[in-house]
Amino acid sequence: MPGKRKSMYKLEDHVGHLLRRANQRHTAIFFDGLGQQLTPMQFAVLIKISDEDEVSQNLLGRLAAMDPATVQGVVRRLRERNLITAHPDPEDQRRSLWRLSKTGKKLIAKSLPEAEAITERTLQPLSRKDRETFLKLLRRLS
Amino acid sequence: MPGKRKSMYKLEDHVGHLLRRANQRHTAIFFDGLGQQLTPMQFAVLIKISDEDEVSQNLLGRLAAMDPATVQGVVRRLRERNLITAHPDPEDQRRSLWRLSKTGKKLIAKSLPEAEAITERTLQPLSRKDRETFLKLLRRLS
DNA sequence: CTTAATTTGTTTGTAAACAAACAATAATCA
DNA sequence: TGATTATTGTTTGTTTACAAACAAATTAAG
Repeated sequence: MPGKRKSMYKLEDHVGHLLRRANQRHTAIFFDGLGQQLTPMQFAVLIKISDEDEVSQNLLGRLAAMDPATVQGVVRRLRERNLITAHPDPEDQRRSLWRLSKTGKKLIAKSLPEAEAITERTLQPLSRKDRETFLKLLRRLS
Repeated sequence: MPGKRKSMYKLEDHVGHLLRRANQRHTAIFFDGLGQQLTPMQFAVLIKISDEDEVSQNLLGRLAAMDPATVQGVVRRLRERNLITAHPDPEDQRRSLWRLSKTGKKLIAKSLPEAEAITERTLQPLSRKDRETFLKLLRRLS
């Protein structure tokens, strides 16, 4: 069987392609578990606001590793659903501070167990020991 | 210093977040190296067409792990730049087959060394041995 | 104090990513 | 053959992602 390959570049051996596919798989697992309630980024944003109690848009972006322009959209949709509330910063008129609403707090609390399960399912193909190794290496690339 | 953490869910310890950030980093490296010429997906599509010589939209999606609706846009933009050409399939009137144009072939050939370098730079934080381990484990999650 | 630089956020535009509903053609099977 | 099912591709809509150009407020430097 003659190989039909034209170039020596094998897409499926390259880390970019593999990262993308692993991401795809995780996202699919996430949507399967929490897709009716939240997207991965919406969940991340709510978690981070919950941790900090009150955050500016800018800080939120740094905490969740999102571009300011991306935060815009995510936060707008959460606000439209009354999951977060906005409060002007008295000390800096440029800023608006964000907090979880009561509904937002409830939703996060309710979602946490499933979020843990999603991580578990994502890592399921790996043994306990391999998971540790993988996460340690992955952290170095991020 | 009292911890302010409200939930036990640490975003930065979860595989989803780490995968997303590793992906962000790789994408940034890619844009730095080839951003003037191609996006990561455009590159992947051109590589796959190059491997197969001629592909339908559907096959292309499977080969590059893309949704049919996503292929649409990527292929349209490549076609607008005359990097690929379309040919109706005589045996199946639904299908349109795609090939690299001369310009497309040249662009891919010219980009290959840089694409290898991008992978190298992405994996740079890991030792040779860790790279092997990491890719092996990553492959299992994708 | 006042100009310059920085920080914070907005808006617009382009590119993916995928769900869902749809149309057209091809293949199967009753 | 004729009806059913499957395959292939399109279109629309929502969400994320980021660059770039911009405006407004704050901070630093002279």
